[in-house]
Amino acid sequence: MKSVLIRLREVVQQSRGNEREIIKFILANPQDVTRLTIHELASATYTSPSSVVRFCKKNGFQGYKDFSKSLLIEVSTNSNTRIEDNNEITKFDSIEEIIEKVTLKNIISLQDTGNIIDAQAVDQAITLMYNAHNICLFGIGSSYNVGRDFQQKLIRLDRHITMSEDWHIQWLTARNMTKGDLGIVISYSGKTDEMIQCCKSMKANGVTMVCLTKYGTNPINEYADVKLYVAANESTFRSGAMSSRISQLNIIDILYTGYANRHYEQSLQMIARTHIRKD
Amino acid sequence: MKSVLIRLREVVQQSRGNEREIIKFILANPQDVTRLTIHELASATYTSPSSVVRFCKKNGFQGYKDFSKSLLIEVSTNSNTRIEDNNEITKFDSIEEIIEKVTLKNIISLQDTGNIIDAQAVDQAITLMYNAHNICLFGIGSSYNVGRDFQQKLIRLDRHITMSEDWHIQWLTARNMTKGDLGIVISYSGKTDEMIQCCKSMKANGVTMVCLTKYGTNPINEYADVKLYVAANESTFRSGAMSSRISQLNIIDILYTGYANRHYEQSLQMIARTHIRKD
DNA sequence: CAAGTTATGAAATAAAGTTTCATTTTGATT
DNA sequence: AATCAAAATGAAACTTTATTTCATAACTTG
Repeated sequence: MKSVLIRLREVVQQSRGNEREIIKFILANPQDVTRLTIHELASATYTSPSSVVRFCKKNGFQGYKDFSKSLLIEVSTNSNTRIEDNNEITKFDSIEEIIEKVTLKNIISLQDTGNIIDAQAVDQAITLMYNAHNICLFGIGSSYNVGRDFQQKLIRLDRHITMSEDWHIQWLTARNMTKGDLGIVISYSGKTDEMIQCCKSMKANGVTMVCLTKYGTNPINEYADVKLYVAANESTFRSGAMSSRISQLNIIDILYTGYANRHYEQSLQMIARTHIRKD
Repeated sequence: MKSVLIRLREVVQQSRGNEREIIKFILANPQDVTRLTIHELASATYTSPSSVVRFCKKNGFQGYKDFSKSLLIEVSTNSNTRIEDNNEITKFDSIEEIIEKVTLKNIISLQDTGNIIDAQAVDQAITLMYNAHNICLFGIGSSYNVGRDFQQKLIRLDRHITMSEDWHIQWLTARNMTKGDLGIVISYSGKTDEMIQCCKSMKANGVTMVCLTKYGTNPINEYADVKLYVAANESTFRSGAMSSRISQLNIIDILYTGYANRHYEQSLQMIARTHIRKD
């Protein structure tokens, strides 16, 4: 069946009397009409329920209910086809808009990250993790939180990796690492001074490195043997929210899953044993 | 709150008796249900109109009419007809497939969470944060990481909130809180014993509480004055990855953004002053 | 200006949705 | 097992909404 509103727009010309008034009212306020009862619509158009029913039947609906439903479907599907563009949060945004915009931003960030991940790099990173003697994580600020998440996940697989909250201890760790160890450096910008220092120390010791930074060349990924990327998503200056850490966590999920999958049966057992969620 | 079916998909687990039968029927035949009267739905589910109305009201609708309309809108906009993600990770998955599946799972989790967020609850939570004397965060495991992220964000706005890594200190904090303070409890399951203890202590002291748990009724959100939810997304047993924390972070972003937006100009200044990203 | 035709709304009726309340079921406690 | 309180349930009353009926008003046309 053709669109309700288009049909009405066509017949409004040749309609007469109060049927015409009803149609005109519906065309002018389609959204509102979906909320009216037949009596309300009747009085809104200065007509009667009978006239409204007659109008419905004359125009191919079974009755008012049927008409009302069709209109609701149409109105709701049309309003849904609005294009998302203006993304940045402004001072005029309502909570509803903030929810919508923030969530969308995070989703886009995940999609973008999913699109730039290099499967081969992930594979290499996992292999390095398997073969490493010790694995040490490096990161400060929100990247520390991401590293911590990774650490907690790997404990479930009985793979203990080192990460300290105190950057000086991280640096100390880096200086004590040796060939056969693996350093995983997390830094969104890829140019955090503290992390660069850690990289230098590891390099000096011949330590293999994996880094997780934003896409593009940066000081930190120059040092890395395997480079992992999240989509660049700055711009969030105003909102202050940072989609980057969500994308970083997505990569952590991927690394973890890939790692566990290498020894599937064994991992399943381990996970089962530690599957006491308390958080 | 938006999506009807997603909400139902989540509450079906903890629903009992004939409410459960009703929900199951709706989930199985959403399209058909839009055409049924309350009496028809009642007999289709071997229940009564009263039970159907009760189900509607219990789940946030004004009544059957309201429910029926919401369902119709949803079914007609097809927003729910995305491909069901029964693509659990298997031992045969390649890295490419893992990347795809994990990312998709996280995106879906964000979408679902976006659909169930109650803007009013977010608004209330922000108001409570503004008016609170001290704000204390509670969470362990991966929820601790989320809390920490929140804490770090708020420091940018010069709003210092308390959170300890050690649960005993968290509990001590809870017991020392007083009326005028705000407790924010993060627990995906909503039934972490440690967090329940903290809630009890806060309750005893007349402390206002906001909780962030998975959707549905649980011990922790019984205590809370404002309840925030992330989409339930268990099942990840095999992959071990937990989309929940990503959705939790999404809500943190929303809270933070909403909070900052209340005093837009002032927040902008603050953010500018602390916008030295080192991570 | 009548006779027929059409349009209209008040009121009756029917249908759908909601509430009330007595009864049953469930679950905890003794 | 017996008891009781609380929760769940459905029959039926009630309310609201939609539809039909029908008397009347308002046109049309010869």
